[in-house]
Amino acid sequence: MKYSKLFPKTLRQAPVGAESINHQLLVRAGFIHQEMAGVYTYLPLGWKVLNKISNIVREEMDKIGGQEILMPVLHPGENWKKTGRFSSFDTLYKLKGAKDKDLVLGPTHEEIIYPLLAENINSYKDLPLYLYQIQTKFRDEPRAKAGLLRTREFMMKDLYAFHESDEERNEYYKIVREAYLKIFKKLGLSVLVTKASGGTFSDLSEEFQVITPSGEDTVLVCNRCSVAINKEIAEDKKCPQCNGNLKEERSIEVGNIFPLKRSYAEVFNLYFTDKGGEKKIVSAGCFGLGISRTMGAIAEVFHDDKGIIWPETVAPFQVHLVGLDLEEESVKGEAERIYKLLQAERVEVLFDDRVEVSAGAKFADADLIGISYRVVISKKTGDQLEVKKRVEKETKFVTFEQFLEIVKNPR
RNA sequence: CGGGGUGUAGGUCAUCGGUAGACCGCUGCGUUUGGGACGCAGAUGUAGAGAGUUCAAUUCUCUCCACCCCGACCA
Repeated sequence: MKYSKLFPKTLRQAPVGAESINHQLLVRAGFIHQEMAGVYTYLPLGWKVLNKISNIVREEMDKIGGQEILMPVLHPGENWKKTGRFSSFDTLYKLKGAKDKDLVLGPTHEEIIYPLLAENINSYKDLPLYLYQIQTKFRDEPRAKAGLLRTREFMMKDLYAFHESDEERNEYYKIVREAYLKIFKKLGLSVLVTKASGGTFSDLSEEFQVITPSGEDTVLVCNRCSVAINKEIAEDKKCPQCNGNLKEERSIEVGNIFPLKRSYAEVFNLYFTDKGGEKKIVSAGCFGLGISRTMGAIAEVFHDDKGIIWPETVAPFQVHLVGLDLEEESVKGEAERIYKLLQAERVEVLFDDRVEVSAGAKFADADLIGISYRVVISKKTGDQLEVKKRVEKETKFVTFEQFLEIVKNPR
């Protein structure tokens, strides 16, 4: 991609109202655009990052047997009346269709997936079954805030797992838990697994929290062992496991996993026939992961005063190629040549090909956008590449081949 | 939903009863080019919306709307 064609341009100042770091940086760097409170457009750079996060999640979901589907955003209100959530789900968006039909914009998909399963699951041979989707969810939050951290329309991965028994469900819960830890590790985020707030669910209900001062959750972390608890459910200031002192930390909840209540299966008649010919109720678990919120969390955690510092796994491009002195034909030719060579090697490269823009402005944009590797071609670089990692201060000069090695084997 | 704040050019902000200006960005020309260069010349506005007060309202008053922050809320 040539920078001169990239939509839109970066902004020198954050728009008024953008207070949180992720909001400011993502808007300035041209990743997102706010349309109204809690609703954003994902611009080319932002959409790339979102897809990279999605793909990492997808890969791990597939590894643990997940089958990807896409359920509708628009739900029949009737299903929500059956579970009682048409009136009890506070942040539900409701609308009317033709003939005054009640409709719902999906904030979660139990009301869709249970009827779907009930129609297709009959035997123990059909179980277990793991279905997931990555989709836009809607929740009419009383107060949207903090950029991508709390929005009314957001991208989420939700996995629904269906089992013959609670025991089997609990075993799979551990498997998904591990998959989540792998995902966040790949995303470069260190997460704490905390006992969830809410209390509606069993002990297995847990949240994945990213510790950062700008977080809106508060968790209590033990200074001696690994225990972490959401503050909303903590009774005292001592660790329940080792009696160590608990320290308060602010955090962002990026994932939440829990067993689903039996009542959904009862309402939608989700039963199966077991080996002995007996009719039994299906046991299920739900596993959520906020894709767009995770993007915001990454910007909150990984940035400096100049801009975002994307982990290599989710950066919109692998390489930011900066051409200087491009009014000199030989330099321009060399920059173009490197650009094409990188593309031929399937390296994702953003090429700043602007001729009339000063070096300082190009560097400032590169820092703001936050792509992991910056490669400069100028009249000074000769037949080598000047490489700088976004996280490091010093630059080094390497051959094209050496650079390929570095980029293709990220650590 | 309670409390507070802000709405003026595409973006950030000045102006404050007498009909609007700077910087960034944009267009053109010229000079520049290793950390957000400079000169000259241009284009761009229903001052959030409505009502009121006034000879006169962007400016004062009221209502509404939008956005942000704190809180409440967050299957």
